[in-house]
Amino acid sequence: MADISRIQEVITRNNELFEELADLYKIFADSSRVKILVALTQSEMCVGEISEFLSITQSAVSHQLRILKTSNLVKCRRNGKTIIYSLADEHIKAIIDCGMEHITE
Amino acid sequence: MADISRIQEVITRNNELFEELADLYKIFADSSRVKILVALTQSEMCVGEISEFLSITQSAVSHQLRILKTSNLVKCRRNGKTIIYSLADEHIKAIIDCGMEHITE
DNA sequence: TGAATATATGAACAATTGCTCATATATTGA
DNA sequence: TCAATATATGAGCAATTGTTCATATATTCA
Repeated sequence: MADISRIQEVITRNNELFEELADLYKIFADSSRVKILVALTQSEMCVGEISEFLSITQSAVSHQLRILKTSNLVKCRRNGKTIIYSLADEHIKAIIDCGMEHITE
Repeated sequence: MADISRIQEVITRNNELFEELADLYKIFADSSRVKILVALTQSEMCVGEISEFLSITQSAVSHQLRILKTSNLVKCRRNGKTIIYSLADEHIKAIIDCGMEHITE
C-alpha cells in the first residue's frame, strides 16, 4: 500500500506542469493536426501540399499550422511564393510513435 | 527531396489509424484526466481519494473515470463500498513520460 | 430493514474548438 | 505596375466538452 497523501501532494505541487502536459496533448488531439505532423515526420511540405491530402480547405490548414507553430511543434521558411513547413524538433516523432504503439498493440 | 505524393497516399490510406491516434491523445488532453492518470501510475486509488486532490466534485471525477474506463486506460474493482481504480496497462506511463520529456526539455 | 456512505448517471450550461467564407497580405513575373 | 498565385487572418457558427446539480444505485452495518 503506497502513501496516497504523498502522491496527492506531489500532484498538487506540480499542478502547472500537468496543465502544460494536457495542453501539449491537446495539440495532438485533432486528426488533421496529427496527419500534418505525421506527414512532416517524412518530409517538409508547403501548405498547398498538405491541403491536398487533407479534405479541408487551405484556410483550415493555415489555421492548424498556426496552432502548431505557436506551440513550437513546427517551423517554417519562405521559398518564393510558397511557405515550407517542417517539424521543429525530434520529440514530436517520439510522441507519435509512443501513441501509435498503444493503438497497434 | 522526398516523394510527397507517396507520403500523402500513405496518410490517406491509413486515415482511420490517425483518427484513432487523435482520439487517444484526446483522452490525455484534459488536465483532470492527466492528473488522475499520473496519480494512478504511482498507486491504485478510490474515487474519494482522487476527488480529494483535484479541485472538482466527486461527480466530475466519476464522469472522467468513466471516460478513462471506456477507453480502456483504467480498470476498477469493488472493495466494499469503495471502488478502486488502477491503470489498465503499461503503455500509459510510457505516453505520459514521453510527453513529459518534451515539456521539461 | 433502514440510515449512512460511496459511486454512477443524466440533464443543463458555459466555454472551447475546428471549420468555412470572405478578405487581407506577400511574392513573382509579364 | 498589375494580374496571378500562395498563404494568413478574422468573424461567425455548429459541434464537442468538462463541469455542476440533482438524483439514482449499491454496499455496509446497526
